[in-house]
Amino acid sequence: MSITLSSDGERQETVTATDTTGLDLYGDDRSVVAVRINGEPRDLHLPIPDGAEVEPVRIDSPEGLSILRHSAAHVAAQAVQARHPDAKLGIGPPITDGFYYDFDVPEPFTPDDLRELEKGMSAIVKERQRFRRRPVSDEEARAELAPEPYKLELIADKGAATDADGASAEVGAGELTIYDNLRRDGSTAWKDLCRGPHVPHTGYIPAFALTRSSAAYWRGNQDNASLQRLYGTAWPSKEALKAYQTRQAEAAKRDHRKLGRELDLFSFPEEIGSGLAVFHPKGGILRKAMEDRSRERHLDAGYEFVYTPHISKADLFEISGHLGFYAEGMFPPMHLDEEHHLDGSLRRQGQDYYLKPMNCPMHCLIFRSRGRSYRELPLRLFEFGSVYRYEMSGVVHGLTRVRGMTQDDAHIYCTEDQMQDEIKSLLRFVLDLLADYGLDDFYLELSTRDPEKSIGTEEDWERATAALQRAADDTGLDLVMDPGGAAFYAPKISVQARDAIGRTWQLSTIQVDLMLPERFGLEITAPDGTRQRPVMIHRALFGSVERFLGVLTEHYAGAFPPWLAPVQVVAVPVASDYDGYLTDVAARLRQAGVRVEVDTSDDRMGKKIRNAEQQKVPYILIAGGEDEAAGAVSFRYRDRSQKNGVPADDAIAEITDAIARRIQV
RNA sequence: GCCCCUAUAGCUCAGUAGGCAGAGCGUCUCCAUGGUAAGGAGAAGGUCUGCGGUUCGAUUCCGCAUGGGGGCUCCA
Repeated sequence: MSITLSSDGERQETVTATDTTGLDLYGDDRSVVAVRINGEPRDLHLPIPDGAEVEPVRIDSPEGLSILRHSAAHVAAQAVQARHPDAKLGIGPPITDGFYYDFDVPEPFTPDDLRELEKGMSAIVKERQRFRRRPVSDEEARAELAPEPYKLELIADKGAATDADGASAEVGAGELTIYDNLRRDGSTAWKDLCRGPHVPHTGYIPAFALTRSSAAYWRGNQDNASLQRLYGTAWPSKEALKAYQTRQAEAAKRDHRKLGRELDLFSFPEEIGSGLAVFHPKGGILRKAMEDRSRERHLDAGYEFVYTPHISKADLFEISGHLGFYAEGMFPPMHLDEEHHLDGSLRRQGQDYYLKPMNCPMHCLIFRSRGRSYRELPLRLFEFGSVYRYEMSGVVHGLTRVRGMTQDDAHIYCTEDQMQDEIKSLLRFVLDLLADYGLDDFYLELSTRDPEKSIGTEEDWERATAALQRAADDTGLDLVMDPGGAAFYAPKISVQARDAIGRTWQLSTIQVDLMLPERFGLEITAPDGTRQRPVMIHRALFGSVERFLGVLTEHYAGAFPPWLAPVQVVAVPVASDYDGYLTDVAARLRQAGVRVEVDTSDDRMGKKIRNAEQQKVPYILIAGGEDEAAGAVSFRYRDRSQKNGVPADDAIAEITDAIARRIQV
């Protein structure tokens, strides 16, 4: 028998033996949790067939981590059933950084339960129970899993299991397998329907924690039973777990909802309503800086600026199709102008008005307000448009998911010939604009038609989708497909940007729309005098100003670069004798367009510095007697480094330069 | 929308086994004039989210509403 070993894709050697298993090859190495046999991930305890190519799966590889976490999910489920024998098993797949397992239990898990379950898991880990794979027929599986109704359902329609509903971790396309957890004496401690593979034994799970619990619908469908989902995390070492927990804590410190309050940027007054933000002066100036910059760039890129109202009669959204396809996402109508006779009978029929959920229909009306020539194309209409969407109450979240938002929205009307170039330059424009904010790590997502929820012909959708696909390919960025994810009227490319701590956010969107021009009967006069239908490109680069600001707050952890910082400079006098001198310096900074404050409060200077640092102000200027005598100031930067005796002119130049160049400091 | 959790001063949080509440920070006033992350003293500030119910009595127990949190589903 001969086996070819490839170690991490490099060194290759051949082993000759009989009945060799992965454990024989890698059993001494705890960092190997499974093997790939001819490319297929398999358990270490399985015999390796003759002639196979074998590759170790290391615990710190993405695949190894998934196996570790999937195994941890089994341990969690075993602990749950030990504590709650009547808990019925749902599914338990690995996810980013961890795993979950769903259970049908009469009572939701409490924080105390989580602690107790962690203890139960530790005991199971200590027992070093072996994960043993056992192929079974459908009949055998049904018999063994008779007490598990959800598993029976998975067996019944195993062909339909998809990654989307998480069920593919339990049942594969081929034969069914059960994984037994075996104790030292060979007795079965627990078992689960599972596709595998798993780590050799529970001792391979050195570091884990249960993090939270929540409700989840069986197979993600609202019509199904509501299960209790237990979330956990698992890592190759205690250190890695600790590092993860530290990262989580760091992410929590960046939470824009917390920073928004601490830095006095915005709030959500209860009296106004859920998901409706007000921007305070500090958030307002930050937002203005973003908007000013955006207007500048749009002007340069050939956009024209328009303004449209926030509400409209129902007719408009009947024409656009929003009331047909998007009505539940809209605020309910205001019924106006209805009048009755004294006897209650109708004298005058009323009108329904809606808050607009999108700006496009209004822009189409601007286009249609007079005859348009091909010479005007591409016509680019831009607006910071306020839109209102009736998001479900459970999804509203800080600034990243709101009910009232401002889109940096534009609609480009062009011919089909111009469309390709227009999308291409648009993508360049987007990436360039996001670079102003230190966002330069992207991938693209292409959302295609959902035939159930869309208007227009298949042929039109294909053309529009192909145009987006070509433009996306030209950027050389990674492109991920999102089948069926498009809005009802057009396919979409979205730009997914990675922030400073590696999370991705959907920001910009570009949609190629052949439907709305049709619905609104948009026309241009072509060179030959005929009437032609233009193409419409919808695009928002920030996405929504609110969400973008929320994302930026977390991206910068509140330490905005000088050009965005609400207060760019705080001047701190060593004693109140120097208030006057610093007030003069500040006046010169203000003259140069810098947002500066002089701290003349009763606090001592140490406290003033502390306050300015907590507000994450980019520059602190300090001055006392020596500085005043020399016409100088002392710089203190956000990293607490200092530069003393800087001539005031130089200081002003340094600050204005950093602002003008939009650099982070 | 669904499940669970939650709501005490501007913020972060104590507290009352049901007898009308407290700290730190912040705010205000005064003192202090201090060279790099909290100087000192005093004061103000709460219908304990709202509305019902139980009770002699509710901030506390129960219900509903509203806001918030974690998820599910959905999305910019």
